[in-house]
Amino acid sequence: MPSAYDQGTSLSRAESAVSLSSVAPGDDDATTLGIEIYARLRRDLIAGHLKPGERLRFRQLSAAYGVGIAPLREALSRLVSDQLVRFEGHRGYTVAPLSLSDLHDLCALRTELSCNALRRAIARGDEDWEAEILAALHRLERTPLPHSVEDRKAVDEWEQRHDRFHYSLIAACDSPWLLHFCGALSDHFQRYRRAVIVVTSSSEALLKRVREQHRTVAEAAIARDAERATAVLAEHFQGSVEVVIRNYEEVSRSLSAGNGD
Amino acid sequence: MPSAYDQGTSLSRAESAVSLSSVAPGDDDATTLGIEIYARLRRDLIAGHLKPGERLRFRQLSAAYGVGIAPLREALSRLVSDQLVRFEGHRGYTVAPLSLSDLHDLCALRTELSCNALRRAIARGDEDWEAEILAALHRLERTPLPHSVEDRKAVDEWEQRHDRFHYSLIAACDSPWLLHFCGALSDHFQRYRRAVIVVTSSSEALLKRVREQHRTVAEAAIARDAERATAVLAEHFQGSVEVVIRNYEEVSRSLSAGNGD
DNA sequence: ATCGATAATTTGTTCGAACATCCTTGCGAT
DNA sequence: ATCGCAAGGATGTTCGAACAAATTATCGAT
Repeated sequence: MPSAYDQGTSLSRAESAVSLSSVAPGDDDATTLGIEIYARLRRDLIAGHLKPGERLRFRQLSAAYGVGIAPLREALSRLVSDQLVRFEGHRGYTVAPLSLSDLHDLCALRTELSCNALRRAIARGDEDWEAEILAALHRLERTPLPHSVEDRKAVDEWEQRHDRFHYSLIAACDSPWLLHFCGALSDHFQRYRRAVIVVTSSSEALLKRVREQHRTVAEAAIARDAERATAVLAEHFQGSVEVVIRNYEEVSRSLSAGNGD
Repeated sequence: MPSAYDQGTSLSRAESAVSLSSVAPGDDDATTLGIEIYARLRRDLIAGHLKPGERLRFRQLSAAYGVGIAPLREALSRLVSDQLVRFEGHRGYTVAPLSLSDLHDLCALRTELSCNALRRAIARGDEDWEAEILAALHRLERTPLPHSVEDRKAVDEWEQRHDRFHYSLIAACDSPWLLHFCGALSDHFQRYRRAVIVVTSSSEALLKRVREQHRTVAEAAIARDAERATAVLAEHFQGSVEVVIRNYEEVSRSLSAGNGD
């Protein structure tokens, strides 16, 4: 059985900055098993350690994560509303599937909403916003893109910093709802990105271009050039989407042909 | 076998549509207590029968709804992700509060997203879409606006038809994600609307104007006049928001039940 | 051998009780 | 009287077992 379950079990407080959608602002020790397992499942879902379509059996999860089924039900219920898992009465939970149409929908809306949020952030952002962008960009650029996909920790680290950078761009947007939606879309897109990263031929040119785009967006945002910033951001998203879609079709084909797991 | 990558993702809005999947006796057995209580709580949350800020104690809910705490936890967990309920570890669940800033945010984004969705629907809608709009409009116009707020059933009926009409306008939009977000915002706005409806001086002129707007939007949409349709829809939303805000301040003042604004 | 029905097993659902934490109350000291 | 602290009650959390539905396996008939 592929070790999709034995992911880092450190009881370290869930640094929920890994996800754009902030989970719990107030950080007390008010943590419960249900909250914890929710964060862990969420991470594993987005990272793709739990495969799309896979059944999430209670006994299995209980053994893998070392928690009872009561906290599990709680966590899975929330993940249903997060659209990360599906539920059918008396038939249990499954990992939400991926689909090309969903990917298209997701990306189109993400581009639109993120650019919208970026515009608002540029209009209202203060010095702290600018500083945070530069800090996040610096941290991102300092993180080498892991050449081995097997290196989960490195991938997680890069994804987290990438997420954080994109979040910093729009953080000054004055609409919590818009931020929430952008976060949800970002999380879901990450699922696709990480599902296909296995075959991502890390073309030097592509990486170079992506880095360039990050820097350009940051600079344009801080220079309050909304037109340029949103244009580059949209271009950046479009580029990512195209790469993901290209690889997605490849992965999808190879999965359909190969043995089912 | 088709892989899990090719299955569609349906962002079903069935739960928030008040009527369709209610407790139908005997036919669909795929329902569980958790699902049922989720729908009921959701309805009561949106209808305002559960007051903003109110603590949701398990014993209390268990007695009131006649279910155990296991299904309750499941339902409440989902409602947390729906933003209708708040949760603090070891301190229980509370009804999500209302606030003026949230109301503003909500409405601004709803207008934007709904108009966006309406544009897409107008561009892609077919005859069935047109027919459904007319049907929903007819049913809405046939429903008298209840003069007594005490008449829950009548209010529910009107709200449901109103919801259905607005949904029918954008249903042909090809973006499940956008529809999902519009639905969430619509549900949350309904919470505000119904919270303040108690003092809504049902001005004849206002009602007349609202009806007019509904009809105009429907006609413009079917005539594929996107500019006019979105303009009227935005105006319609703006009008609702203003009424709600005016009454909200009144209610907020009279209650002065310390809610954070 | 295929089909259909039924038995056996697995899996999801719900409940009740044990446990931990939070909040209130009551007591005593300053 | 106020503050701090401890005891008690209320509430949230988690587990294990009983229950119900669904899936798989088994068997007999055509």
